[in-house]
Amino acid sequence: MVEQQTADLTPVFHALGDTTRRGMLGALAVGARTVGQLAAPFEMSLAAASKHIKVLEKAGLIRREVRGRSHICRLDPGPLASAHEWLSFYERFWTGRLDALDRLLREEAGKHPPAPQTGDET
Amino acid sequence: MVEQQTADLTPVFHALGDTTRRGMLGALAVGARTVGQLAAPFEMSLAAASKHIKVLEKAGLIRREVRGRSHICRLDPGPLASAHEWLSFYERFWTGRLDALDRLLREEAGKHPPAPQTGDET
DNA sequence: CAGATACTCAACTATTCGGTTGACTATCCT
DNA sequence: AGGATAGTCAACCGAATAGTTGAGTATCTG
Repeated sequence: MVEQQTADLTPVFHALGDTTRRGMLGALAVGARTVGQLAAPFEMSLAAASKHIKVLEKAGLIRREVRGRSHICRLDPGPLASAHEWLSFYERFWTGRLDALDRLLREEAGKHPPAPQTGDET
Repeated sequence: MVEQQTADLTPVFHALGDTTRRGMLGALAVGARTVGQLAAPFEMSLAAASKHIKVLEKAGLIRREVRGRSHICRLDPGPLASAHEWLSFYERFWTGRLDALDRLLREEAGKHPPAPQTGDET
């Protein structure tokens, strides 16, 4: 099983909520990249790209190895795994498999105001 | 895997990058909820919660049915599925299973998964 | 050494975000 | 009709984003 440290998902999802940063992750999926290489495809200053990289780094999505004057960035998939796992909870809602228990829970809690069982909506 | 509506992932991930909104999704996973019910657990004004709900709605994560004076919100898992699928591309990086095919992909460069459109290099 | 290269950092700007409050609309209930 | 209930909307505020430019710090190279 994937036993990742439960990363704080807020900075992770926040980092993912930007096309530039997702593009950078896509590049890093191919292999390690320097800051300059990561920045190259984007029409913005190096400083701006550097900020994006820092956002990814603080979210734990990349690791940086300073080698001489070059900063080599590598993908750290841990937080991605956490995010993926968080989303997996909702998987049953888009797969057809809403089994009886799920259906019961959903309709029970949603429809009838005075839930008879333990179902206290909070 | 079937056809997925190509949701714009930026608003989706952005919506997920907030604990309040993730909490609301958690409540909606149990069943449909009115705006007031969604807002109740959080210590903020109803208007603030209403804004969060609107963010979720614009990201396509919830649907709203106005019934009388109550707005009933339901989970729409489509964008969650898209986000999950996007993350799945990186699954091989945390499963530790970098087999020959992966290696080929990585060194052959070329294609990023379902996100970056901003060119690539190397 | 001088100069190019690879970055970061600080300051500044404009926009967005998350929250507030007050006013308003619409619906439900006597 | 009148009042409580459910929720939105607009204006406002402070903090965070996303970008810029200019300067500074190492590091490599000739």
